[in-house]
This record gives sequence, C-alpha cells and structure tokens, in this order.
Amino acid sequence: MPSKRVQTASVELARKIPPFTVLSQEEWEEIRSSLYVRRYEEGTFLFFEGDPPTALYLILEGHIALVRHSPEGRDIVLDVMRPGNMVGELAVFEGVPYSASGKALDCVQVVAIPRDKFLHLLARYPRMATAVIYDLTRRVRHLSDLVQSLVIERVEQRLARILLRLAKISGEYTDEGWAINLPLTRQDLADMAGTTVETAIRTLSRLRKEGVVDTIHGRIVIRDPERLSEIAETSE
Amino acid sequence: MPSKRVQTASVELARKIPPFTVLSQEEWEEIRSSLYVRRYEEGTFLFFEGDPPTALYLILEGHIALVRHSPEGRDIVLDVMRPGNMVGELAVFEGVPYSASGKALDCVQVVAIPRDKFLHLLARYPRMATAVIYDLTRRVRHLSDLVQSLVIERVEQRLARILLRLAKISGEYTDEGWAINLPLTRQDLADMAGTTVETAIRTLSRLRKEGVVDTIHGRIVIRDPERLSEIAETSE
DNA sequence: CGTTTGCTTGATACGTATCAAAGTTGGTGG
DNA sequence: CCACCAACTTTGATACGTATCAAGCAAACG
Repeated sequence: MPSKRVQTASVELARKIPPFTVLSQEEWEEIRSSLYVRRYEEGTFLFFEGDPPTALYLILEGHIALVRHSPEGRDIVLDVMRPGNMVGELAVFEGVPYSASGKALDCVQVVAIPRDKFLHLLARYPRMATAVIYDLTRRVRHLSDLVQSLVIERVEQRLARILLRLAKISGEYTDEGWAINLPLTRQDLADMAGTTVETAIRTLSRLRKEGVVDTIHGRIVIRDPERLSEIAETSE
Repeated sequence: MPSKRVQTASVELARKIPPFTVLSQEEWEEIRSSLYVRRYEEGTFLFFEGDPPTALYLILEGHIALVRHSPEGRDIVLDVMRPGNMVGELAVFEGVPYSASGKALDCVQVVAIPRDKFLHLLARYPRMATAVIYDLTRRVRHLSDLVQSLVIERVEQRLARILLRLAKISGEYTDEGWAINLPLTRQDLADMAGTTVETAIRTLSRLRKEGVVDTIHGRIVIRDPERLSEIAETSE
C-alpha cells in the first residue's frame, strides 16, 4: 500500500521538529499513532476564523498565512508560517475558536494533532511546552514589528520589508535575481501590507520601473536587494 | 525591621499568581528566596528596549506599558499589562535584548525573577510553562487585534476601543461616570492609537463636545459607555 | 512670578482610499 | 485552434483622513 507508506514516512518527519525532538524514542513511538498527515492545495483553508479548535498543525512543507477577515470584506494577513512552525496553538490552548483563518499559500503538508491529544501530550511531557513558547515568542515579536511598521512606515517601506522577508522565507537565486517562490497575487501582498490592491500595484509598478523588482511568470523577483533594503530601512 | 516585613509580605503575594500556583508549598518555600520585590514610580522605566534581559517581572500592582521607540522619536505602545501579567518573557526566554521598553503607567510593584533563576525554575518545574503560554497567548491575541484595528479602523474608532479597554482594566465607577484610573497624557493615548498628539486631542475634544467622554482632574471619564461602544464597533 | 510642560486650535500638505474603466492572462469547452 | 469567461492586473481622477507646522493657552512648579 504505497499511500500508507507515504503517510508513515511523512509522520516520521515530525519526529525531527521542535515539540517532538524532546521525546525519547519510546515516547515518540507511543504517540505517533495520534498524529496524522494532511495535505492542502494552494489557496485552500486549513481552518476558518471562528471555527472550534479541532487541531493544532505542524507544518512539514509549504507556507500558511494567518488571515483575519474584516466585516467590510477586507482581509489582513497577520503572519506567514513556514515548515517547522505551529499553527492553531492559540485556539487549541484556550479552547476558543480560531482567531484567524489558516490559508495555504502553496502546496502544504502538515501533521495534525487533535486538540485533546495535544493537551494530553503536553500534560504528560511538559518539556514540549518549550517549543510552543518559542513559537509564540516568534509570533509576538513579528506582530510587534508589524504594528510598528503600520504606524510609522509608508506603504513602500512596508512592501519592501515584506518582500525581503518573503524572499528570506522562501527565496531562490535565479539568473534573473532573488525569486520569491510563492504564487502571490497583488491582493495577497496588499493584505500583508495593510493597504489596498491598487496602492500595492502602484507601488510595485514604481519599483519595477526603477529596476528594483520584477514579476516573471507570476513570481516576484528581487533584482536589486541592496536598494530594496535601503527602501525598507529609510527612516523618513 | 518593618521594611523587611513588607518585602516578605509582598513576595508572598506572588504565591497566588499563575506561574507559581502550580507549585507545592515546599517547592514554593524553596524558590521564594530567589525572588525580590521592586517598586517603580509613575513614568519610570523597568527596562529599556535594547537592554540585556536581566529579569522577568510579575506585576503585583499597577500597570506597565510596553513601548517601542522609533528612530524618528515616535513612541508606540504595544500593550498595557496589569496585575497578574508577566513582562519581559520574550527577552528572558531567548536571551536577546528586550524588544520594547517597560514603562510604569502608575505606581507599580513587581516581583522580579532573575533570568537564570527563571530558566532554572522552568527546567525544574515544567508545569510553570503553562502560565507563560497563557500570557503569551493573550499578547498574541491583543497584538492581532491591534494590527486589525490599525489597518481597518480610523482614529476615532481606535481611541474608543482603547478607552473602553483601559476602563475595563482599571476603571472605577464614580458619580461623574466610568473613570479610567490612570494618569494618562494625550501623548500616551496617541501612542496607543498609533496617531499624533494633535489628532488624539482633536478626536477627544469632539467626543467631549458630544458628551461621550470628559476629563476631570486629568483622568478620563466615560460618560456614555453605550455610545462609545457604538463608535468602537461601527463597521464603516 | 517666570519657566516649563502639557493642551488646544488653525491652516495646509500629503499619502492613500475609493470609484471607475480598460487591459491582461489563463483556463474551458466548442 | 479559437472564442469566451472569470479572475487578476493596471491606470486615472478625485475625495478624504490624518500628519505636519505654527502659534497661542492653561496649569503645574521651583
């Protein structure tokens, strides 16, 4: 049964990432059966804001955007998570609905841990909490940066910062430049920068005319990382 | 020695708040000597953004604002912490400089736990991690709300939201209305709303003329909580 | 008292949202 | 292979909220 073997192999990948690295081999073997692998297509949702907290997800592959939907129909991307990160801890911990939706930005593979299983695990192996704390810590720091960015920076700077971050997260060096390996729409970028599509487009167009960035086959390529960093850091 | 007795009594208050409630009496007695109480005057700083992480603080009394300073001299309040909350966990955990300053908004009393002591405690009593996680969870949720607020709401709505939150945190019912028991300047409020003093003042003036809020002896009083909630929730 | 610090109001400029409309791309089925 | 549709992208004109600069005012303080 090939599919079964793939499944087992994938779960085994989780063995090597933070919450589980603290476990001994026996402990791991014991809990492994509680975990299951799931795949999500680009653009699909793992869960929606407001859903009851059924599971916590550990990213094996791909990228997930945490998105808030506003009543007026506007979306806001709070964070972009990548392999090794956890998603859904907040809700799972407090037993309250997810406070944001989890949207697959590309082809995503996760290990899902049902809420009650995870709470059991944590009660039994409290050392696992360290991994959760580190993940939350990263999120607090990122959100703090985002707040500061929204208050003091203009759209151009915010976009520059976002592009550099995305390139760091999932960039690839090509002969065209430093390419961001994610199928992002202008709307996605606008939602990350806290602005509108039109403004995001205008800003990117200007940067393209200046030779700083470009889009090739729908992917954004950073042609002049130095210049982009300058724009991101300009304090005025 | 009266001062010594006060000190001991104050440390004892920490016994009843989250990270320590999980400890048995013996465990508590063992670690108690590692803790010490500190007091801060209104307007003083417990630590500054960029300082090495010397200690984690547990608030016994008073309120602390987590403030980011921008290079251009602008301040941004990321969160307001109150009794029972922890301050400084991020830096203490990762061993990196504080990512924001801790500013006493009123007369503050804290239990300080030196970094190495706290890490030891946590390694020894991993159950304590739960309290840390809950605190971080609250912060992530608050920062997420703040980001959403900054992106979709206008200054008036943001200020309304902030006033309601502050009133919930440290409000008192007087015959004048629901008074916020903190000595806040207009600048403080502007820093919380991510705007400038002038705009904050103009907005508050308007609200005062409409009979929604007022300031009496430098304290803000909410005269019409209903109306203020409406303003905070108006989705357009 | 004079000086500082915080508060207030006004005039103007700028960045970005909004509304509108046209161009582009990729996929689907005839 | 082409026609068509839907989704995404792009550009333009205009309006609005808020920052900025400037100046006067009030209260606190040594």
